[in-house]
Amino acid sequence: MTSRADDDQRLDRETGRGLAHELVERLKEQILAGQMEPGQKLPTEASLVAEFGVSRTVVREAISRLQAAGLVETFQGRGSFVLALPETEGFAVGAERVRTHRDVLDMIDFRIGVESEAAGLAAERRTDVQLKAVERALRDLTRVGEKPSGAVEADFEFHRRIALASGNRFYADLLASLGPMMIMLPRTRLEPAYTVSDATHLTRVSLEHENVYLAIARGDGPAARAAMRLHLANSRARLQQD
Amino acid sequence: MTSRADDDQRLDRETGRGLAHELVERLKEQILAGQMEPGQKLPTEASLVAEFGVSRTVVREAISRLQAAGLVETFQGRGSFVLALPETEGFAVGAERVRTHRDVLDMIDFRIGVESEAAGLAAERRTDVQLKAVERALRDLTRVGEKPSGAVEADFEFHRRIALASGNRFYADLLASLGPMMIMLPRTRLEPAYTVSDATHLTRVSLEHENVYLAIARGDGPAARAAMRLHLANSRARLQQD
DNA sequence: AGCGGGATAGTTGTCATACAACTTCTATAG
DNA sequence: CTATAGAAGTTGTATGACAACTATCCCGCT
Repeated sequence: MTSRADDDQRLDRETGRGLAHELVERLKEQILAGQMEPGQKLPTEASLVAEFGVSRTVVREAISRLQAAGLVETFQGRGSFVLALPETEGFAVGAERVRTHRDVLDMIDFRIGVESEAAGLAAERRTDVQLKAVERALRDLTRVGEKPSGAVEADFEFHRRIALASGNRFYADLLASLGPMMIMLPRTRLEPAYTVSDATHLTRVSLEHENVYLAIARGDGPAARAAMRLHLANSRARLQQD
Repeated sequence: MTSRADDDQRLDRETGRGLAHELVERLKEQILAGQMEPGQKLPTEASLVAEFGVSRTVVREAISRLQAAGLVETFQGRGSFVLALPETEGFAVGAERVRTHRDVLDMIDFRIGVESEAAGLAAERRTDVQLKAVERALRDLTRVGEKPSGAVEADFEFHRRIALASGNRFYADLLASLGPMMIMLPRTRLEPAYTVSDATHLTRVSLEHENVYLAIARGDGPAARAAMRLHLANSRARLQQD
């Protein structure tokens, strides 16, 4: 059973465009045709070598180009995984380039810098009207506990209101340009025991949000910075657990 | 003569993202910076191997990704050639209209949040190559003491290198999209006894920059955050004194 | 001199092998 | 049952070799 009928997959050199280019086309076709679900693991390089009858050099170049195209992500020692397709679900923001696992973690590190300072400024300079808006967003956020749909938007609205309360249009503009996708979860290795149904986990997050609000409400800048940093650092840890 | 002067081009493995990826960044930087005219021939693979001290495997993967990105085109037996240069994307932070006095102060508050965290991450995650780049920018910055022209660019370059050293592309992209005008001084009420010729003032600023660099060099994240925050807060105070 | 033609060197494309670095699984000792 | 060490699997990099293609130059011929 070593190989007889598998060989119809073999690539030959007659294309003129290069073997790697042809292999890219084959794999891209499979991915875009939906035959490979996002998060699913690609065959190992050795398997592709055997399947298509080319050298590992060609396979590696092909995968490298798929990475550059944002279709797969590769982890040393684990393998390559299919990413989500350029999804067009209302997230009409220029920053839909947050796809890979690393991007998600980097985005949270980015938000730590931006949002903790914004929260601090909000605590120190907010108006009462702005505080009311933050409070309202927090209420909406806690209310959507069981409904997963809309949770991302509510979460984003809470953070956006805080940026607005900073009174600094640069923080507000930046968060607006990021949009709700900044909350986005990693596409690869999703669901494993990270469902929102975990009650303990949910009350934790709620408390983190409330701590941020309370610090802003009483005008405590340092506490607001710390609370926001803690909230995002915890979020990062929750995503990184693997 | 194993080590010559060219070796400051060498890549090392500490990036966490792969040698090929790093080489892509270097080449892309050169191309997008306009240092390579469209139609111009890229160095041969052998040259790149010698110049960057990596294997041909890495060089080929890097060039392959540049092809996928549409930046170069290669012909067997002839070489790779630079194509056109499209795309200028970034964050939609309206940095073009930073004119009023308040805008300038807000911009510094914004940079406090962004850059202090970027400096902290840089201290914790920098590679030696990235540190070298920061050091070089600092040297260039201190050297332009008497020449006012180019001082803004040198200052910006120093801050930009730190953002790059954070290893987080969001910080790097944001600073790049802000551009050198983020250093910009208030249009109104400038000159009054606040010229750069003030020697005391100049050594103060130099010391602030050096403190940031030293903290990053020794890997002290909290100190780097504090040093950057201090530097920007002092800058804010220097501008606000009126 | 001018022209053709082929040798020759230079460049990219592919293959094969080996080892390093990292991850996952498994089995063994406690 | 846990924890630790070890083995096995997978990707990252280096190296050498040869094939395929291109550009150039030299040499003999007309």
